[in-house]
Amino acid sequence: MKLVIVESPTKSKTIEKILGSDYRCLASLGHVRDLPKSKLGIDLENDFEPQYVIPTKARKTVNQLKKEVASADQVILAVDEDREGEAIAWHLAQALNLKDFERITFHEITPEAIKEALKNPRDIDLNLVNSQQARRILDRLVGYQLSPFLWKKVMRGLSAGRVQSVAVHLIVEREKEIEAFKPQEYWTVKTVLEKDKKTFEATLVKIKNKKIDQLGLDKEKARQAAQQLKKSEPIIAQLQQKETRRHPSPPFTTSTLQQEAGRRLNLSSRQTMRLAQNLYEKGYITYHRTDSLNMAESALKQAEDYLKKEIGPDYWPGQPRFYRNQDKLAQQAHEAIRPTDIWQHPDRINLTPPALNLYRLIWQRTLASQMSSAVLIKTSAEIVAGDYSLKANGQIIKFDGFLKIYPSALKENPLPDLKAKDKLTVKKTLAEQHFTQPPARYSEPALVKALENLGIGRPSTYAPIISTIQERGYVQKNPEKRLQPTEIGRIVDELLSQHFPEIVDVRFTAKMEEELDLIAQAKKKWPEVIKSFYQPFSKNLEDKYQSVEKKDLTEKTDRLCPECQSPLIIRMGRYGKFYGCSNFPKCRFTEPFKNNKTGVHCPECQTGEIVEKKSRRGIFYACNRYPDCRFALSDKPTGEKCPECSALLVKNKEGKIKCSQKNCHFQKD
DNA sequence: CAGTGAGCGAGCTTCCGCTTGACTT
Repeated sequence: MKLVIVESPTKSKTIEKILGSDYRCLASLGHVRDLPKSKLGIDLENDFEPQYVIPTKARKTVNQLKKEVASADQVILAVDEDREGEAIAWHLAQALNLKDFERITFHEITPEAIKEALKNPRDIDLNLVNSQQARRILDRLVGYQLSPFLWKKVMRGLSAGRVQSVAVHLIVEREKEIEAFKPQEYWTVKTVLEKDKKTFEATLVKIKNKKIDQLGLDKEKARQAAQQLKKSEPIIAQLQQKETRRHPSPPFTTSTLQQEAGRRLNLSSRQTMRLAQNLYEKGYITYHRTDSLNMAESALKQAEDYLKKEIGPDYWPGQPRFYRNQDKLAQQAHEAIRPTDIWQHPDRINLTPPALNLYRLIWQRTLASQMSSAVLIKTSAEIVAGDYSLKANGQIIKFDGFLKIYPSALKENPLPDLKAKDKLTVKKTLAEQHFTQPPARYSEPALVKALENLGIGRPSTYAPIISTIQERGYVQKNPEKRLQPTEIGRIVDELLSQHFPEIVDVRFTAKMEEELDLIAQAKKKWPEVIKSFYQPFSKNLEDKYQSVEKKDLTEKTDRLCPECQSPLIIRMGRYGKFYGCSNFPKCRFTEPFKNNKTGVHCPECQTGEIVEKKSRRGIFYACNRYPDCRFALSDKPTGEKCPECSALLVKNKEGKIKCSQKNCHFQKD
């Protein structure tokens, strides 16, 4: 009997079936040894020697594996072929006390791939293991030394780390951009034109041969243009027709699956992963934590057959499509996420609706990735009316290709049959006011995408990272499910940015990866890499313990304690802010803090924020720096600024948006 | 859903990445 060890129990069952009765296949369930949870576990005096323990959760697995090893003729470590997988193999060898064993790897779970792998055993790659140890130790040093600093200087229970602190930083920076954003007004002029009783839209692009974005089309000019166009007799000056192709997207990775499931199915990263885990365990899809775009040859062949038989031969491009990661950091231990059997049509399987929807998305995306490109015919017409030039764009789908399977926002928008010199009638003109929009806050999947592009985090950690930064109270989801920093998130980010800039630097991980590569190639020794980071870091940390003052998280208020008449203050507690008596502990009065923030900066003092307040006469809005700043409004500010006088816009009781400046009469619905 | 805090100073909080049950309600 030979014992094969892999990471995932689902995988182990499949492999056992493939290998037959001479083999037994068991799972390690991930890492079996780690640094201790309750202390640093790194000998700083002795070349960062790590102290590894078997966590209680892994104890049971290790004991069972030990038993099986004792009765096996041979042990084969078949864990993933990447940095973490190699380390798991090494830890297994250590924890199970293996003297004699084989190390093999494969990228797809097919009889051929596994049998081929069994013929080519090798040794554990200790350089790769060392690069993993360096990664692990560096993360531990940062996390376990910076977090206590935050406990001392800000609040208990906080945390910092190579990945989470950058994630929070991205969200804080985005919020600052939004706050600093000044909307720019711009105008457009649209017309509805008619030809042979068919109407289409055209937009004003030039006046007297000058492009309107260079011209700075303002309200006056836009209205004037609209009026003149109404009475004009436009003529087609030029027509252009172009055939373009739209190619399908590659099959799913963890990151793109989370993005699309978020967009189309409105799922959070965690929900997507939970459903995917379910589909994986039931055998419907391949492994769901992956950054690979590769598909097994057998899967490519299946897609080809399916397309030829079920969809039509034109929908298969004549050869398989191969996709490559642009990302060098991708570790490619698995395949892309795909159905294990493309003939398993989503309409014919029995799953809960959310799991089915996710399966359908994966099925469609996988099949589409092997389909022909869509062919579009794009038409653009240049239309002249006196001094004015208009443009109309249309497109029709000549061949739908992959769009037949994969839903897309792409729409047909045909223009009527037009010829040069055709005369057109103007049915309608419209001058419209617009404002440039601030950048959007991150949704969960958008943050995952940003992190992935920066090479920060791994498929197995994207969803947990998002949970962590919310659990720590750094970030919250607003009603639109967008991530917004909390006050504590901003305070911690500010502190780290100021005193530990490299930790929140988006390039830190990329630099670390370069060093880890050198270790993996045996060009550098891991303790030296750690040392060159840790020496300046720990010196800086020591200095900052001395020089940085503890943050004062309390805020003054203008309210008095109803029990003892001392001033009330706002404090930051485990569950967020609350009102407490400044006479604590003599007076123990508390009151929950109603979230009365508007998120709008005070225009008067620039540093305060407008908050909702209650008075005897009702609710009003005022600067939170009262009594230092006495700015107040009776209506709720929207956060936008008046395009005419740049004072704050407010929403009055009738729901109208108005300017807060009394002598400015700007208004909109 | 209520409760959260200060300080005395015990014992605790915390990282990232690999993987699923085994707990309770």
